[in-house]
Amino acid sequence: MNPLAVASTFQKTSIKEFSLTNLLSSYPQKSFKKGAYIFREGHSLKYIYFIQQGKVLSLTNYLTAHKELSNGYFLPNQFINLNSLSNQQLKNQAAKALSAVTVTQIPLLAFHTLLRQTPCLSQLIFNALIEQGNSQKTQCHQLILLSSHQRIIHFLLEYVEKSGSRVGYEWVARDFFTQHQIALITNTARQTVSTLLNELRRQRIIHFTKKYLIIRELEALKKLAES
DNA sequence: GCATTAACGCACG
DNA sequence: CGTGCGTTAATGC
Repeated sequence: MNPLAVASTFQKTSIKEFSLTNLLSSYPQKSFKKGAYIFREGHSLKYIYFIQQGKVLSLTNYLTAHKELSNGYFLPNQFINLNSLSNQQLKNQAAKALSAVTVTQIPLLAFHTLLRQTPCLSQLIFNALIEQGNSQKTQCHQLILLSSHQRIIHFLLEYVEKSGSRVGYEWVARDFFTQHQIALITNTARQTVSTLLNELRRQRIIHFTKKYLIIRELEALKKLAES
């Protein structure tokens, strides 16, 4: 990670810590079981959802095609549906719990007043919105341009960059996804994930158990992602 | 060929 | 037991 990126994340976390937990503490929390929809297509969204615990899959529903396309995923301390702040509601939007999930539910109206009253919050939201917009755009491009193997490898690299830590020459990410979840996120089949991960393990580029993922040869993996 | 689906057996908590 | 994982054969484009 370059110094600039580090600086910006420090800035963000310091903003976050200033108020976000306190600010949202008065709003109710709601829990969802694995596989449940936090919201789905058709519902006009009346709340902003903020993840306390668990992983959430962002989806676009195409009922005619009988197909759900993943837009990516959200981790704790992220807002799920910031685009609901706009007047122009997105259709076919859905969010599904990948694990047991706890969210804080803030009514839209209350959130708008909070935004007006708290410049730091609006700055935080502004950053988050841009970040989410960008990542959805790249997700979309990857879906068009990359093979399923490449998409899975990109996912691995992205996840390690996001929540991995360096141990010696290797990278370790704890609290990893199941292969089924990886398949949902990358829009691939579960078996494809399984065979690819095992192939990469055979090549000693990665290692994994149910609990964690280790990337042994980051550079080799990056090369595979481009080829 | 590349990827998905179906199917089965196995491991682990 | 259920859930997740690894593999293979069949199918579609």
